[in-house]
Amino acid sequence: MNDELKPYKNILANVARHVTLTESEKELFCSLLRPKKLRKRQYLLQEGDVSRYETFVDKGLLRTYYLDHNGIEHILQFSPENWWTSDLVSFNTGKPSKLSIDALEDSELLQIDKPGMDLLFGRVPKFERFYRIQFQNALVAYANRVVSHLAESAEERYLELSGHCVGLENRIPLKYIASYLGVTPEFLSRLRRKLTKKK
Amino acid sequence: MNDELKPYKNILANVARHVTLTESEKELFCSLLRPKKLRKRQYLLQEGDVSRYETFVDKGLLRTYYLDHNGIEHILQFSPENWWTSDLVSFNTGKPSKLSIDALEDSELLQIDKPGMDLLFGRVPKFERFYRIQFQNALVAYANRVVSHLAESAEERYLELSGHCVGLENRIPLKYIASYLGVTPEFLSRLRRKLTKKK
DNA sequence: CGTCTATTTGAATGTACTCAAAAGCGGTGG
DNA sequence: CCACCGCTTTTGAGTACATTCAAATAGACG
Repeated sequence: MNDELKPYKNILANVARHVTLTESEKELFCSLLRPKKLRKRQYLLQEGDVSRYETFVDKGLLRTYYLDHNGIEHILQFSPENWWTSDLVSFNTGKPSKLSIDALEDSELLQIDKPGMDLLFGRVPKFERFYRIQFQNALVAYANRVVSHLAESAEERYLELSGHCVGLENRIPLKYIASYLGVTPEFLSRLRRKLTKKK
Repeated sequence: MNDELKPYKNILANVARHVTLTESEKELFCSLLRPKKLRKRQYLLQEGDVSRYETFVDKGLLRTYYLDHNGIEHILQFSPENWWTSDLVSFNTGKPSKLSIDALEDSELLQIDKPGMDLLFGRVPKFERFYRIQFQNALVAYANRVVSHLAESAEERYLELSGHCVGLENRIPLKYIASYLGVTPEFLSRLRRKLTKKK
């Protein structure tokens, strides 16, 4: 690989999962990326702002959450390394976001803005496919979460999460996992104790 | 309006909410539609099949549901008149659907298949925008449902549903509403009694 | 080290479920 | 047109899952 592209190793591998790029396409793509660092607790996006970037997490961990009418946070998504994040709807409509995104750990990101995306789509149409797949995956992820709330108990949802994202359940503070699962921190604490006893 | 287009009044009005079509574009669009009638309890799509059409409900009522590992149905969506339905993911990937769709009432539908969509996108590019909006709306709808399960009690979810889709809560049998909300029919029955007493 | 926040533990409570049975309702056939 | 059957809805009683509030303990960070 071209030495200049080395900093983009992870994101290129991520793209390669769905589309195959030539060297010059890779270079074009990477030239449109903007690196960004985020300290723990910093916002990537605040409710009310417009989401102007699609963001790839090269290192670190972000969370996407919704603030309800009682001021309580509900986590919709965790984004560790090699995940994309943004408010897809705000990004595409240009309307203010109802979601917030912030860093749970110091993170290193790569961002592409809308003009960059449009340029990319014009020059490398197969990226449209890549983006459509991202959109689909987001839809599937949400649909699966709806089903898991309809069909499963908190215990099952927890096991699913910790099975699906191995390692993540020790890396993320309990209270955030509880928020993601839709239970209280106290209850998740008891749940964990019960599960460790079982083994 | 051209007399030939009258049977397509509803769907054209629906499209017009997002894109403006010329008369000849309308004619092209309608020529690609295939009418279909469905009797109560008939399937539009069965788990394992590939979703080959985007379907507009002209009349009637459909439901989309997921069958869990215990054989229990979990309703993800109701689609009354003037709604679109399909398994977006199966339609776009060509993979077998994990969802099923069937009719809760005798229904009249209009369908367009993938070749029709592609032809339409080629000749009338603004339809891509329309389709993208459909996709976004589906994403938002799922995201909202996740939030409603994280943030709200069954009672709040019920009030939200009956407020949002006025009339629908008397039209849909209780057990299906319970399945949509993620509660047992028994519990929803008690909930309703409690709510009518309140007034 | 002290302060602040996160986690754990306990006790009481509320929300929603299960199982069982009765009542209601719609369609079908005699 | 009525009687019956099957399915939906309601009601009751007991139980399990999950929350609230309060307090103790443990960890993180300056």
